[in-house]
This record gives sequence, C-alpha cells and structure tokens, in this order.
Amino acid sequence: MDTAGRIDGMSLYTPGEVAQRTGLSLDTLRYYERIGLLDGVDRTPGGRRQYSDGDLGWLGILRCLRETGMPIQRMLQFAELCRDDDTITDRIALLEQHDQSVREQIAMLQAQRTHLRGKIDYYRAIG
Amino acid sequence: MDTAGRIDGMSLYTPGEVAQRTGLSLDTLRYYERIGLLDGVDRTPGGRRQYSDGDLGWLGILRCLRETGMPIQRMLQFAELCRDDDTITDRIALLEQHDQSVREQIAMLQAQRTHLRGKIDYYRAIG
DNA sequence: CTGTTACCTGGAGCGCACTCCAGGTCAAGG
DNA sequence: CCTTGACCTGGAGTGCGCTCCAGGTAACAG
Repeated sequence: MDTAGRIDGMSLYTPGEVAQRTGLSLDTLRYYERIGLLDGVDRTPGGRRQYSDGDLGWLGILRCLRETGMPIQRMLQFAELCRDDDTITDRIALLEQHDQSVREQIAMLQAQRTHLRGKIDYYRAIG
Repeated sequence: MDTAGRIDGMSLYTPGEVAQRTGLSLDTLRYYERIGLLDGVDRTPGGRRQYSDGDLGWLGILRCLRETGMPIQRMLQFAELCRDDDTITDRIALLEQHDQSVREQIAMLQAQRTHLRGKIDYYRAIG
C-alpha cells in the first residue's frame, strides 16, 4: 500500500511520506512537535509517528505561515489560539495582521524589483 | 550645515547621516565595510568615515539586494565583479538571475496569500 | 578649556530556525 | 532468524546576519 494505513477515507502517513508531501524535513517535523507547534500526533504501538490528514492540513498552514515570514513565536501564539474553540475572532485578527504583512512584503519586493531592473537596464545601456 | 561637507554639488555624509538615509545601522555599515561589501570609504584626518554620494548609491543597491533576499556571499561576488570594469555581462547575468528569484518569491507569496485568505474566509464563515 | 556627543577598533555574543549526531529501536523482506 | 532501512530520543552544533561591548579618540558647543 502507498500510505501507512487507511480507514474510512482517512489516511495515516509515515514521517517520510509527510516530509515528502509537505517539503519539511524530518528534523523540522520533530522540531515543530517538540516546541509545541504540532501536538497530538498518533503513534504506532512501537512508538513511530502516524500523521493524520488533519495533521497534514495543519502542517500546510504552518508551512504557509513560515514561508510568508511569520516568526516561530507568533506561530506558537496561533497554535495556542487553535487549542481553544472560542478564539475565532482572535485567530482572524492574527491572520489578518499577517496578511497585511505579506501584502507589505510583496509591495516591497515589487518596489525593489523596479530598482533592480533599473540597474540591469543601466548595465545593458553601457555594456 | 546639514551634511558633513559639500564641494561642487558632491556631498559628504557622517556615519549617522548615512544610517538614517539608508536605514542600515552603524554596526551594519561597519560590518559591510569589514567584510568587503563596501570599500574605499574616505576618512577625516581624525579617522572618522566620510561617505560620498557614490557610497550612498552603492549602499542603496546593497540594501535592495539584501531586502530581496540575496545572501551576503552572493553580494560579495557582485561587489567583486564591480571592482573590475569589464564584467558588465557577468553583472547583468547575476542581477538577472536574482531578478528571477525575486519574481519567484513574489509568486510564492501571492500563492500563499491565497491560502491565507482562504483560511481567514473559513474562520469568518464559522465565526 | 571642558563637557558632551558621535565615532573609532577588535572581538565576543546573540537570536533564529533549524540540522546533525550518537546510540538505540522497530518492522518488513528474504 | 537476520538484515536492512526507516525511525526513535535528547542534546549539541551550525550558519547567517548582524549586534553589542569595552575602552578609547575626535570634534564641536559653550
């Protein structure tokens, strides 16, 4: 079988599979769990991790937040919020704030890219 | 006077002024000089740095490259190229390559932002 | 001349986000 | 049963890009 297990449309994934699917390293996966970004990961009787579809979804969000430059500390705050059901407003606030930061990053990159292209054009002109 | 000196439309700037104008810290300015990203900075008889307009322009490029995620090592390569006159083609190649990386960064951020907005919308729906 | 502020140097230290390691365990294939 | 490879743990180490520090000097205001 391709995956570590399957019941009722739900799948279980080995650490290796998760690493491949998420693009995170095994070490990073363990690291995230250690610091509390990811908890409740199931284990086989022998002690090996078995990630669920839910874990995979959560890792997708974590990856999204990291790749867009959210510091781990902030991600921990978000993870903390997600442990409590009635924090939806706070979660939205946190994500909106981050979205703003992402918009700013994009704007900054676009502005600097203009600078960069200007420099390239200059070199092309004198080259 | 506002600036550290002025002859013939060219200005000289104190470290403090440069820090303010470029947004780089004094320590970073010294660090860049130490590692060879910036050389030939003038000194007063007493040993204080006097940055020229040329230095400011160069620092602008350095800042552009850093803010768009170029590693220091690569910036050193670029600085090295800029010490030799007949490397225009190489400089263009390096900058084009970096521009590509910037485009990819922007695309990635935009894609992740879509993910992020989706999550926010989901929270708004259930909130 | 004196005080204050900005600047100088070499070198150590820091925060972040992993990444690697040693020494061991589990589980599937043959 | 034995081998092999993926996985386990706690803890140490790494690379990057600064940032801070101590002890000292320059320059300018009053």
